[in-house]
Amino acid sequence: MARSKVTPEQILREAARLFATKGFHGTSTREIADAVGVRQPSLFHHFATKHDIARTLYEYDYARSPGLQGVRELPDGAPPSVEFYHSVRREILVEMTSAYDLRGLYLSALIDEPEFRQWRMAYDAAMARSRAVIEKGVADGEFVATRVEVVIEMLDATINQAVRWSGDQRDRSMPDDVAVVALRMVLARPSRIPSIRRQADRLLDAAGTPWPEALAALDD
Amino acid sequence: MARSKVTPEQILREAARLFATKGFHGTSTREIADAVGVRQPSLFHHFATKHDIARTLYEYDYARSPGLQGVRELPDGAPPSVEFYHSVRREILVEMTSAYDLRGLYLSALIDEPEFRQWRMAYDAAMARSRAVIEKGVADGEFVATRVEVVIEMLDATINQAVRWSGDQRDRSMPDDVAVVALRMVLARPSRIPSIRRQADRLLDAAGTPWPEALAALDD
DNA sequence: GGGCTTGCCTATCGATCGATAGACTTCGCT
DNA sequence: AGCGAAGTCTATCGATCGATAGGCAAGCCC
Repeated sequence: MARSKVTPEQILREAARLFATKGFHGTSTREIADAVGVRQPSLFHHFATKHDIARTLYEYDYARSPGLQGVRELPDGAPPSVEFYHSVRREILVEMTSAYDLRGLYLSALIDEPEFRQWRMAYDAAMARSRAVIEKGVADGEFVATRVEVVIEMLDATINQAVRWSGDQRDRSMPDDVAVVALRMVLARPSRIPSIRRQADRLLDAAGTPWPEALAALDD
Repeated sequence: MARSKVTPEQILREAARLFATKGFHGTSTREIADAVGVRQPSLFHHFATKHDIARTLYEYDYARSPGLQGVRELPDGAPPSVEFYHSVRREILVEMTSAYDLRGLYLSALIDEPEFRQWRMAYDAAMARSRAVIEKGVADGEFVATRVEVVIEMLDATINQAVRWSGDQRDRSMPDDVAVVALRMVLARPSRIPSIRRQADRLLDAAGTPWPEALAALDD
């Protein structure tokens, strides 16, 4: 009987997929093993514990996400509308180009475990930064007075589900389209959206990181 | 040693709370029992199985939700904008007035189990009705051409998280405020929002179900 | 070919799980 | 007070879980 072979990459992919649909606690290591085609104890040659699989996925997401790291891609003086618009499209792009379906990672059943405290904090900090941008927009008059917690909740959900829009044919306009929907929630004058987008693009060009080049990742 | 006593109501409340934070599969029956102050086997005198607890919660939600039942509260001729606005605020109100924290129910790990197929279908049908309203709004020109699946995703998330806004002081303006945020995503002319709201209110008055009376449930 | 390393397998472990059995307690009714 | 019902308790069950142990196979290098 020929022995199966498995790579850590395959385990991560299948585990993430199962975590996304059945939750971490609803997914057994036997199910993961079956999905990759080996026997359950084999997983423990590649990952010390089941939680280690999740931790590796968190690390992966963090490493790719400017939002989670708190890295700004636009200069300090960018208006809240431009900042908000770009941060949404950026995070949508990150999740659409993820090698793994990470929808299971940001459910409270998992991320609230003590072991994952640092990822919880990073996530909360990212949401707080978004909140601050919206609040500045409201204060500046670019955005309408609004229920910021509702907007944040909607953002949270959308980014976490973005992987669903990464089919075989990845639509290059999706990140920007989602950012438009998000911006419409708060923007006092929706007619400004095209110019906000152009401004975001120009600032990225000036920073040497043109947006169309970032979008090229969707072709991979 | 005095014996503890427990009601099914208490079990449902604590179970729902635990399901919301730890997930159904991440919550043991021992945890539920501890939370209500009895020993684990006692739960099985009130509910035949752990899944029965979840089923009871689904039934409760369904019974209270016009959206899930597909019950229209506005007449057929109501414009998509009015229909959309009202359905959002209605479902927010339902979840804000829920006796249980139902956030754990609509996670795929649970609702996708074969046993809960009918609730999955009811939920999907409700989302499809929302989609149809948005699509009609786009076709009529009331709404901008938009990524409908993104709007639906955001709606989904918001309604499911609405229980978080039911603190000790329930804000009677919250359902309408959330509906405004949702409507802004799609409405071609946001300046029409006040009149859309008035129209929704008038139609409900004419139907004998004034909105302020529905909102009174928040005072309970 | 032989030796070593890696990792896949079967077997097993201790722990936890949802649920059952039956003794016992409490409450309500007569 | 006595009886019956309801439901809480302790004890236990069979099943499943994440993880460990050690044999074995395959691949690589000399």
